[in-house]
Amino acid sequence: MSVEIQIQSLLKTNQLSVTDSRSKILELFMATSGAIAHGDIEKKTGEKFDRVTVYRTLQTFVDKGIIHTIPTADNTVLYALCKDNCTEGHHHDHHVHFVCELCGKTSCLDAVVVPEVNLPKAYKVKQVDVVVNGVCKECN
Amino acid sequence: MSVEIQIQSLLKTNQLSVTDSRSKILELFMATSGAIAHGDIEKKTGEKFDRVTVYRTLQTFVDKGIIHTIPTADNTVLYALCKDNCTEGHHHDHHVHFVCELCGKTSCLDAVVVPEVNLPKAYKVKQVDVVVNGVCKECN
DNA sequence: GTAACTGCAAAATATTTGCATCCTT
DNA sequence: AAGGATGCAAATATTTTGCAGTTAC
Repeated sequence: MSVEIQIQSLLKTNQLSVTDSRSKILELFMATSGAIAHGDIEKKTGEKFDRVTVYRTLQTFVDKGIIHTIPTADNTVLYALCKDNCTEGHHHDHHVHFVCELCGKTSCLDAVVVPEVNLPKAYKVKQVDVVVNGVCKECN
Repeated sequence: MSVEIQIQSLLKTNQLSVTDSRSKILELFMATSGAIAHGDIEKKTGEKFDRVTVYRTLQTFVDKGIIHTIPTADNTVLYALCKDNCTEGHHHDHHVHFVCELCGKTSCLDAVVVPEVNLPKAYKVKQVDVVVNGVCKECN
């Protein structure tokens, strides 16, 4: 299945019409291993989408559970594709994100198992994000 | 030791002059169990510090390792006191933060042990943040 | 054809910088 | 007294909102 078809069906599955900006932005996510900042999108797509369109597209994708935001220690806004199990309004990812303090890149470490967090029973856990800061394998 | 003296010595230890805004903001942190957003400071201190002063004070505290930022999924900026082991430029906290999706409060779960994250050896880990989303014990 | 999406303009919000004044040491 | 901290003004940057024109279905 070609990437274009993949993108189209992903959009249709989420009851979203297939538009140029959505397709291109989604394509960027699928071509990128790590996380994407809002600012990256205008640069890396080559396309010149309106800043507002980018904001709205990202918000739509988050709402639909296609992408999720990544909490970062330096409080920049990052987005990444959801792997699976995400439904509208509920993300069930248990992510490990690694932020390299040298190259600044954030990557999802899919191979790393997120350890169980043992909270008191009174808490209901919906999502666990683990953010690791340090030096990545490229910079080490 | 009174709180005032504690605050003063903490500031002096970090080579910071003891000023009204720093004392009051630090006092707020020490009186608050959870995390504090920038906006909370103008409200909760009762004092009216200039917004710029608050920005600069928070940044100074972060630089000195007195407080640290908390990554949040909704990309608001939160700050909390560092427990210990923080030195200038390097935070060694292994935090568990809990964000309640009902009341919106973020709290540090000091009692919860941060599990070990097993990364490939090529990575150097400096800090691990665990952010748990869900419903807290008060709202459950 | 209709509902939804986009782009532009502008408003609202958040953050940073320069500089004169005031406060801490 | 000297250096640093504050507050004000203003410059930037970021995000949101309204609306008219355009596009997907």
